Amino acid sequence: MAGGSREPGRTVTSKVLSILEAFEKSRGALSLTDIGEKSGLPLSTAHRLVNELTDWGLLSREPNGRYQLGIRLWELAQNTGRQLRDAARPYVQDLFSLTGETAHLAVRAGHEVLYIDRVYGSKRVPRAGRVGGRLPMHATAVGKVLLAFEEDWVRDAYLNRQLERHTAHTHVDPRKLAEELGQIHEQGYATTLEEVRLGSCSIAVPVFHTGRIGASIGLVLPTTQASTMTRHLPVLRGIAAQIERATARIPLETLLGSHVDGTD
Amino acid sequence: MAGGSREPGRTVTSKVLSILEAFEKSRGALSLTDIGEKSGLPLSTAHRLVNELTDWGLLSREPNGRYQLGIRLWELAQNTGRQLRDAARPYVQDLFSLTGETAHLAVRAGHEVLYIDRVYGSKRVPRAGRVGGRLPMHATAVGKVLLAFEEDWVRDAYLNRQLERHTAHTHVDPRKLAEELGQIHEQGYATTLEEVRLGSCSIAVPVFHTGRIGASIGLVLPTTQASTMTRHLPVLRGIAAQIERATARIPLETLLGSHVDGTD
DNA sequence: CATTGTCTTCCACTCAGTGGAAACCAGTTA
DNA sequence: TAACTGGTTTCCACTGAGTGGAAGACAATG
Repeated sequence: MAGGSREPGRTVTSKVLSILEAFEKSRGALSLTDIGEKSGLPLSTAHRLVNELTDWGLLSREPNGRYQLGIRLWELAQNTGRQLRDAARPYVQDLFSLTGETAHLAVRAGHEVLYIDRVYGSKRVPRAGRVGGRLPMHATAVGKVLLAFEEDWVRDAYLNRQLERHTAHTHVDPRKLAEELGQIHEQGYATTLEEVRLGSCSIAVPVFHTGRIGASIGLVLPTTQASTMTRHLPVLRGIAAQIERATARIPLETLLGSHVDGTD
Repeated sequence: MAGGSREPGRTVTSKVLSILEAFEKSRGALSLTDIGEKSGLPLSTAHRLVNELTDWGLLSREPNGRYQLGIRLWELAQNTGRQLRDAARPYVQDLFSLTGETAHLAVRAGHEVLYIDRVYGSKRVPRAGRVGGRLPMHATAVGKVLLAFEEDWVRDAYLNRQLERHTAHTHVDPRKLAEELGQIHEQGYATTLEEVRLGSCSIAVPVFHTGRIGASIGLVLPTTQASTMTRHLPVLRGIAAQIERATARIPLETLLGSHVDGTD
């Protein structure tokens, strides 16, 4: 080894992945050196791999020499979870059309909410989780729904963790949160009020699949509408029912792969 | 070679990619053996790589043992071409809202049209290119637009190739097509009539960026509306202008990476 | 024309990756 | 119950793909 930071046991695959992951750590294009740093790879190694990835189209190189994730990667990934996205998309779309508010489709991924789809127009854009993005479950309406209707052990495991605070309004007391989740379970919907970002609130309902909670749809609105939020409930429930019907024939595991990974 | 199918010179990266690509060749989940076949890898090699990919979440395993592309892959890919997609999405959305018809955003990828985004409701769904999917340029309205406003050498190279026929109405005569493209260039929009699939027609306009053609937006309608298609032109042009404005400040190459690869 | 920060190429070493073969598992049939 | 079948998993000795330090090639910058 002799000063050699050879770090054995590292597979090529892991190196390739760490290169792709480097692009999550910062917005925009990266120089080779950036990639080397963020991925923890020696420059020459990074260079070789990056070149190969570029050949395959997984990365693309800009005229200025910097690298970007390539369109090929995006294409490959479009085959992921198509079932749920394709089946639900038109209904999420309808949800937006009917309410005029930013509409979301989300599932649980481990301890976080993963946004699968989102529909919004050019007018009303309260900041909200972006597609492919993750947010903590306890601060979002979709997250609370996903948690409230999840099996006990999942919910308990979640409450046992440190609950991150986003704004002054985020509910981080495990006891109170547990109580709130119980209530959500009963009333069949969840709301938040400036718990992840000031100025916006949200409301969400569950989407079931074969009896279990499968996904959640929700709306994000400016805080000014918080008091009248519940008027959207009938639409939300109607759309949820339609999505349930549309996905009923698709086996659960086919919908998204087993995104619902263990408790850690 | 002597029976040894060791096939040297094959990099690990290429093997990993060929595994991911295996999922493009067929819908749905694959067994290990399937993957081995489609990727041309020996079973044991496939097994090891697939396992590692699964650990990383790029693949996921269903209870029945079959494999699927994992949600992690999709997440990674969401960072691709975000600029264009995020910037344009609300306007494509508006396009749908204003017309009530299936709306598309597409770019050129080599010799094909690549669909970047698509907005449609649950009612009117004439079959149309899916997001992440590709179609030949000469059979779609967005494709014709992208071709008509592209630089000469790109257009010429395209016309020199064998033009695939999809329906009886597909225009496959290079001469006539060249003429049609000229006309499209003049009038500023393109249409198709059952050229890719019976029962649907389409209309599209260009979206420019720094003077060059960058993308195209279009609508797909049932053939019954073919005669009145052009009434959507004002809206299409208006939306195109808005997208141009919204993306103007973003450097071209940042928009999608250099998806516009060479002529082969 | 030094200086600094990148990117690219080289190359001898070696361990991660390899893949044939054999064991292991259901189901299914005789 | 045993033999068969189609797929999955484990083993392990061999070796060349992958490695990364170092040196060379480029820009920009002062």
